[in-house]
Amino acid sequence: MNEKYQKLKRSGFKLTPQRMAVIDFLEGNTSHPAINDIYTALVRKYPSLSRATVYNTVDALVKAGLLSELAITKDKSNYDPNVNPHDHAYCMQCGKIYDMPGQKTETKEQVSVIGDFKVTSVQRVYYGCCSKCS
Amino acid sequence: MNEKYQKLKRSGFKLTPQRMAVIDFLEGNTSHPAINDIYTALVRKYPSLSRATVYNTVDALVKAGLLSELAITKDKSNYDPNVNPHDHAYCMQCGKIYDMPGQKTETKEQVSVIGDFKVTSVQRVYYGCCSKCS
DNA sequence: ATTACTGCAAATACTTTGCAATTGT
DNA sequence: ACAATTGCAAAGTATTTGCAGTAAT
Repeated sequence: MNEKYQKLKRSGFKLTPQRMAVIDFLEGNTSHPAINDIYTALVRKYPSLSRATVYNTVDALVKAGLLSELAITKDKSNYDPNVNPHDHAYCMQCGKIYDMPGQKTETKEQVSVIGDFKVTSVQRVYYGCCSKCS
Repeated sequence: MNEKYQKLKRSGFKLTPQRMAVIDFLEGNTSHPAINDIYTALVRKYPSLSRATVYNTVDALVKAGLLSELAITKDKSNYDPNVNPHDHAYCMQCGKIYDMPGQKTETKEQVSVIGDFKVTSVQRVYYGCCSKCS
């Protein structure tokens, strides 16, 4: 069985068809979809799917460490199934979010404590304009 | 006259009492207020102030380079009158946003182009728990 | 059998918009 | 005088919540 399914179960969540569908949709997906993107992509195949379930599922996946939540724009959250530390670039023209190689000095372990602040994750975003839009 | 007032005018915006009040409120403010924080702080003194005006003003200040917008949480934007490059730490317990000294290697100029992406600003956020909450 | 999850609808929160009256230049 | 801004109310969008029915363990 899919190892991500397993991990979700091991984290204490039930494995439902909706959750499997979301996991499958996100697998290898580098488009950094928002809730609505996930919903519209899956509702054709699962017509009864509701947005609330997508919110619930995404929440579970984040808690299980299978997904990271990105706060990049003011209007909505985006999600990244690649939970390895890396940076993002946001094109203010077209709205696309690109993956960027993180700097070697930026691994979680190395910044786990700054002063008296305990760091659990780091997010770096470059705001600007991508090559297609320049 | 206040140099920030001047800069706002030079950027082509009109100098209204509401805008001056917002500029004054933000001066030296390190609490990273959201729109509603600004609104509730000023509406006592200016009872006719509306939230739409605060949105409008904040927009003008960002465009004039007097304020930077922070996308840190999913629910709202926060604003920082310190436009010099620096990082932020967000306490997931109490919700406070702390200023962190930026790394020397992170100035705008040095990252102005990455690959074929033209960078106009960078934002780095540490998510975790502050000392008061630990 | 128990407990968590789904889907729906309503509610909440943030932000944007349209417009008439007002104000800065 | 002109053009931008204000304040209000309504609309738009993202997200959360309550709950009855359903499904996973």
